[in-house]
Amino acid sequence: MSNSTFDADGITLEKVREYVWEIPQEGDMRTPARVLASEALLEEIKEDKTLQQLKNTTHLPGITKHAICMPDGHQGYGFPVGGVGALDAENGCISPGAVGYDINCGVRMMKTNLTYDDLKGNEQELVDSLFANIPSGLGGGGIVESGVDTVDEILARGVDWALENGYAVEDDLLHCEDEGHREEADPSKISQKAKDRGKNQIGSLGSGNHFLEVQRVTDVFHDEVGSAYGLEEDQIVVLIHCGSRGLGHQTCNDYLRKIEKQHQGLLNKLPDKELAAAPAGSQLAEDYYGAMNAAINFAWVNRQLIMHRTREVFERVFDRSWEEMEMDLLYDVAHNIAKKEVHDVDGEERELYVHRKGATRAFPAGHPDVPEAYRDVGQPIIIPGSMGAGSYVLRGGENSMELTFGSTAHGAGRLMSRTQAKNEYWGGDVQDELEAQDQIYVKAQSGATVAEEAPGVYKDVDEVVRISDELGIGDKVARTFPVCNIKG
DNA sequence: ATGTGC
Repeated sequence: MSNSTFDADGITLEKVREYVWEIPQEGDMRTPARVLASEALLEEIKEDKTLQQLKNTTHLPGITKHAICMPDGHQGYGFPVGGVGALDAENGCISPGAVGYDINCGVRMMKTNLTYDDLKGNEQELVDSLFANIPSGLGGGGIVESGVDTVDEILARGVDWALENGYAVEDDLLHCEDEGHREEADPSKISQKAKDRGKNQIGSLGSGNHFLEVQRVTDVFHDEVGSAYGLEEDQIVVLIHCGSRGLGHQTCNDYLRKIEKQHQGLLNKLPDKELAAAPAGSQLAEDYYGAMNAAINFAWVNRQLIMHRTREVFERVFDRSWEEMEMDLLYDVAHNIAKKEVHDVDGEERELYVHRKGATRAFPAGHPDVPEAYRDVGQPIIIPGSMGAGSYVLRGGENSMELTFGSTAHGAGRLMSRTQAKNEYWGGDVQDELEAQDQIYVKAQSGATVAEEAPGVYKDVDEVVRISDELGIGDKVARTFPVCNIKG
């Protein structure tokens, strides 16, 4: 291996500059592909199909500049998790596999004015109460039990529905990506089957890597931005990570099947059937976009209801109103979405379907889509690490529009499969160790889930965030450490 | 991620 190339078992990456690697265009690739990573992270990324999948995505019509893999990238369905693909919205296409099965899987951070000392001694009561009151695990049971009419309203209006029904305050909408609502949602494009799956899961965490975590802020790296975000050391915050449950999963599946049937021509030209895409301008592209936006609204309501219930739990445990505890939403970011955005491409303004799959929007200071409260410092970005590592708050960096279509990483990224994790770890032992060594209280529906999510199955979130910060796509603002964690 | 295969 020379200084300027990295050999990944048959795929050679050329070093463009520090932390920027390029797979040159060849064969039917329409653009080069880029990986943003240190050599240490590349050593992990090359171990699965991520790089081949990344190359494959450059075959998608309308791919612009290059396909990009974030420092936390790993293999996914067709398109890598941690992938960003900007596809021309007029002449390109839209691909459900490049959005992900869990449409608008995402994360929000709610602040409090409590300190770690206020909470110490109450951890067990708090974790028990959160676990008892917030539905989690596979299958049904949500905070709101409803008919399909309510599902339709949620799909159409997102967090506006929650506001009108007493589950949100105006301020919650103002501190959410897209204000908790995609205008282009079309509930009529979501199948009855998807709605039936969703109707009893409104306000539920789900399983897998989804969780609710009470954390304490351990470091504030940037005074000006930390103060604009209202973050200080020892403060208690709450992180909620979940998505669109069965409704989003069913929607992704429905459209993959439709595309396979109706757009065989395009499919046959792609190197992987899992990249199935609907050509821009086709009826199916419009239908999927309407359905995906509706599922995005559903996921935002899901996180909103869980946050609402969390406020109620804190009120009972700490015997004060949530307003008194200043339990305000810092921000909510989507991890699995596509959005029509206008970007500058070689001096030309172009409308693109920006696919962010396991990637976070990271708009810099001054961008009109950054909420007014944060416009001067940049959009908040929340990057969860494992339940033993804690998380980061970043802000959209100056270089994100040029390097990544305004995106950065979304998490630590898995190191091993769920099956492998269950062979390596025993859930109960992981819980005991976290409590004894780090005073982290974990409560889960299933020990298997704890084993699958053991801290050791994740990459080093510090290293992922370091690369984002060094590249100036998302800058470090604060770090948190877990106190209580509930999961499915 | 997911009424734990597509």
